Amino acid sequence: MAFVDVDTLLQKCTFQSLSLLHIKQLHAHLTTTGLSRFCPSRSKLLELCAAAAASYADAVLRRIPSPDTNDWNAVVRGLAHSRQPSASVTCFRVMSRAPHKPDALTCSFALKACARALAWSEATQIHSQLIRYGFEADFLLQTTLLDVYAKSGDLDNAQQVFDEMHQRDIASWNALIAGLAQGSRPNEALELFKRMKLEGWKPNEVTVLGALSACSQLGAARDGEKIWVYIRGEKLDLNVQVCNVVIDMYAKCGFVDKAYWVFENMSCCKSIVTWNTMIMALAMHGDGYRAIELFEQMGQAGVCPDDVSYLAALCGCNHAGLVEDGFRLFNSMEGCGVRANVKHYGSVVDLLGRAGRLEEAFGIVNSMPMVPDVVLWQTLLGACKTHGNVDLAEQVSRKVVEMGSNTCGDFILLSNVYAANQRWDDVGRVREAMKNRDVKKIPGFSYTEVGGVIHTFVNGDQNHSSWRDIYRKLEEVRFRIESYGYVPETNYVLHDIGQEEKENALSYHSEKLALAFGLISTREGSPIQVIKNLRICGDCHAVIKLVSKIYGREIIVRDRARFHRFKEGLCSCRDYW
DNA sequence: CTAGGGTTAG
Repeated sequence: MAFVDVDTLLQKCTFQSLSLLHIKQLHAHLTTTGLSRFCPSRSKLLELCAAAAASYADAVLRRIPSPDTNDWNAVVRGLAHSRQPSASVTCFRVMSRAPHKPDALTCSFALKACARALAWSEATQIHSQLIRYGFEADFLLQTTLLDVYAKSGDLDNAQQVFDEMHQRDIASWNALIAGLAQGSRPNEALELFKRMKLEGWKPNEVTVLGALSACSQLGAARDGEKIWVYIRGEKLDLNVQVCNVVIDMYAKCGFVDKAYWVFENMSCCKSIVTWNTMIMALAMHGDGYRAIELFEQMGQAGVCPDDVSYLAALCGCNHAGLVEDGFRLFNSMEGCGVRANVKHYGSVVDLLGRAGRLEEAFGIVNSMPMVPDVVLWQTLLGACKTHGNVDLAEQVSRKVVEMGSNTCGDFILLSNVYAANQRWDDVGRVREAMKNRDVKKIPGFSYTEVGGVIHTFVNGDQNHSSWRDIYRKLEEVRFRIESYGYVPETNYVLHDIGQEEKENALSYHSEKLALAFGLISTREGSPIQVIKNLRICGDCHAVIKLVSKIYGREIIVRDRARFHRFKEGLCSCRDYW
């Protein structure tokens, strides 16, 4: 065998580039050249073994006469990257009892493993261990720790670690900003981002990823726009990931055209995520045709669609009611080497169900190769409600309850199906069941931004400082839309109360309050944006259509699933949603 | 006494 510098060669290997066979060959080679003496390759070999097969790493480690901290570290690190990251923590524990104690790096690797495994309690154990070892002042370790806490859902502890740090750098800030954004605390993420800038830090590409993700969730267009200006000034848009979140941010703030502009004018190469983000953006805005078009362009550009691309395109078909296109797309997946997952199934079931093809939808659910999840059954239940199919609704809601759903919405759907068929006894039965089961009701809320301030409303809310003006405005709206033939659609209200009370319950839905506030506090003729955490209600949809016409306003509503753009009495969803 | 640590999109 010709001379090769094994050390140099091995340093270049990644976990993915080596098979177990390769590793064994290297092992054999190293054994002949002497594994007992330390060389960088020994660590690398251990690490690669650990990443590929824990038992093999164990065997190699055993063959080393007296493994030192470096050797152990290599194994802990390798295991952290393996398919079983929890094995890394186990190894860390074994090492704690071995002659060579863990050092700061060992803790770091083991904590990374916890982050991958979302192992909160293991992380807390390592946390107390590292205090015992005296590494608590190591700020790199603190950043890792902060990140693990955030990723495993313990944002309070993440925040605390951050607060107690005596030294921070940009990565520490980034870790917490990203953590808060990904942990559904986008307000706090944005606040921290602003504080960071006040304290004189210069955001880098990682920072803006977290901050923009927060803007997307909030629909905070102004903040998002400012960050985009900063990004361009600092040329951070040379980074694809940054461009991708900008596209996503604009789309989720309602500006699909700006999203498309960024997509078209990128100064770096598009990745598959870029395409998927843009297809999803068009889908969310109900532009199914353009979503499909972009999906096809993507293929022509030589980018092979993956499961997310298909999901995005399917979603576009869903929101636009393109039943045939969606069905065709779904059926073409396999031929393109992409296996449908439960979300794809959910999507076609939704597509067929809403088009009234309930039998076909049910057939797919019953023949799909994986277990349908609750969401899928809920989708089908929604379709049953839309098309008033009582028999199927009963079957499906039984499934939903069996799967442990305890949300108000599912009961209401079934109750509505009965109500639509005047089966009041059954309506009462469902209501009894709701009382007995202590069902969870997800509180609905809506918000709108006026002059850079977010105003939030819940149903029947009287907490806003201008609530009297808001309610007065709603009276006026009511009066004016009635002359256009508006009749309240009270079957969206579940409670067994009188017609007038039902109308009142509807009248003060959070999205109507936000809309009325928008009407009284923004310039006439300017657009109004409303964001709602749940799906928009049918009555509100009808009201907002009329308002857009009578008041000459463009009203953009982002609900849980998509955008509704109301203009001149029509909605971009064409009443299909 | 080798080299090895933290933050990153759909």
